[in-house]
Amino acid sequence: MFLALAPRTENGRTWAGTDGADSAGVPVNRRGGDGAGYHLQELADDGEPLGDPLTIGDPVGLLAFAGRGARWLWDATSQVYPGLLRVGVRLDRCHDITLTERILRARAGVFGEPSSAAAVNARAAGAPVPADRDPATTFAGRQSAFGHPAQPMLFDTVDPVRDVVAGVGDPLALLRTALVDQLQRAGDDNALALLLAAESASGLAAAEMGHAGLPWRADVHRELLVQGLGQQPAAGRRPTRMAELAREIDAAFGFPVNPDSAVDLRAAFRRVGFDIDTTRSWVIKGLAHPAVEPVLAYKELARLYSANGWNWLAEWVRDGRFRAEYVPGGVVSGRWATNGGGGLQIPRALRRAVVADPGYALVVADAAQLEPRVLAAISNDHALQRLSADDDLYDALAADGFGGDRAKAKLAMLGAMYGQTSGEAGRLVPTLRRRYPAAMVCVEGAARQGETGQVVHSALGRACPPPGATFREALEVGTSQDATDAERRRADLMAKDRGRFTRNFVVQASAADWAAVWLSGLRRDLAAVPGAELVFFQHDELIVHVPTEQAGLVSELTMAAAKSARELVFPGSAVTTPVRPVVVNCYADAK
DNA sequence: TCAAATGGCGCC
DNA sequence: AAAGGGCGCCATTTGA
Repeated sequence: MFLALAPRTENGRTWAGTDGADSAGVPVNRRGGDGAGYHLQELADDGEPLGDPLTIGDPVGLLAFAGRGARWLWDATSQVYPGLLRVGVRLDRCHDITLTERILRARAGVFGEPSSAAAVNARAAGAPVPADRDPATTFAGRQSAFGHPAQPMLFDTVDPVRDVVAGVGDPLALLRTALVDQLQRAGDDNALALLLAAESASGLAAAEMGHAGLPWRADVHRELLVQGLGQQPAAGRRPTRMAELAREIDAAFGFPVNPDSAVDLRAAFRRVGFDIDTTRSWVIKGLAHPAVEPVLAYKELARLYSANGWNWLAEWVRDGRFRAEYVPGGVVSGRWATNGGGGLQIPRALRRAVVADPGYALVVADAAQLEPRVLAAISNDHALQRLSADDDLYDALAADGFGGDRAKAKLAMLGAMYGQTSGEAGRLVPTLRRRYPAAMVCVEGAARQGETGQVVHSALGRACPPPGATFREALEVGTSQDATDAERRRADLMAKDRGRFTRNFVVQASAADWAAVWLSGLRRDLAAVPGAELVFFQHDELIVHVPTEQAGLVSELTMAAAKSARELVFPGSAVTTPVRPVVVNCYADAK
């Protein structure tokens, strides 16, 4: 059974009234939700209405409908659910039309187009497709530096055609027909059904994690900043330690250099005899010059200062929590992205600041070496699957064919998955091919498909984007009889480039499949653990904030969910995808 | 003068 | 030691 849920709308807008007004002075609330009121209707599994539509004024009233194994149906979790969470309404399951549509459209070769219920209906009717209201797709980017986040684009005029197409006045019908359309297109593909269920569940988890926030000790963070950078500078000034290093750099070169400018820095090194064409740290590290040390130190501090300095703290940490806006499926491979705050790039150095509340612990669980294990599964490489029984797959790999050299084994495996052909990794390819032929056929086959302009899919059927017009044209020109050498080279480069992408896609996207199923399963199980909250998820790692006495139980649940994910995503495979949870007070102590 | 591109680097 | 996949974000540079 489905419970179709639509925020009440006015003039085609999500009605809310409390979050401000758009340029026309009409109240808007891009989250939908609180205070708004909802239309609600029960639907059978095939989308047939089971009763008359209802109107619910108080969202808490929705709870009366929950808990019957029903699945909520709505346009976009990111629009509806945060408002519900703010008034204390948590729901178990949903079907998110927008997230589902993205996956289905991708499988049809279409990316980046509107995916709302309105869009689904408009397409089915051959009518103009309205823009998404979902910020995730209309979001045009953020203002730089220390400004406020850019606002998503909002409708600022009433468009009668769009509003009719959008079914304003009968939003439930819109959801119902979109659902029926999607169910029909999804067919009876079990893997796809699992992917779609996990994607919608990820939407719920993402909203909940955004709501909960990651415990963040601003005082600890500030201490770390002062320790590394010195005192917080006045606006427009460098922190003490960075200013000192800048002076050291000038002195080492013997002339003034702006280390914030790559152009300036490269020119400086050239002037003192080093013909570099990039100022990347690893290049500079190899130079013998007194400026090297202060430059490297400066770069590191500058990164900390600009990415996670005092400004970041002021903008993103409130009430002891860091709240990122998570975007499930925000990456083509199905990985999550975040809007703002760099939520998936928290530097290791700052993990000291992630501390459980008093009486609570953090259960930090990560899937060890997920990607090579996933490769073993999708390629059905029995030799590699056997190695996956080892807790440390790279150790096993090293013992199996790399003379016990773990670093070498890891390099070879990563090179195989990323398409590295040169250097040490390239030289190790023959060893891999000899010992793990099926795995290598898998990644090399995926690469070849990419090179020839085809698409590839994840284990559960997430599709990679088809090549763009530039690629197709370059390939056509470069492979024609009368192509110039330059045209041939260009075509070859673009093909190789896309080959590396598709090669990696099959592994990364299948790992994302696994992780989404893992996360969804754990989220479901955590509902039975009082006080346990998912607070962080980063590709193959998650954190649960939990009352200390429940930490052991939650650890078990993370492992059980991993086992279940392995069985669901790679049924019948001998691969193992172990998770090793650690109970800590502070994130920095997890590794 | 402003927006887009680039260089660089953090995370996986 | 060398530089291969996916991102987001910042400051600087470029170019319209």
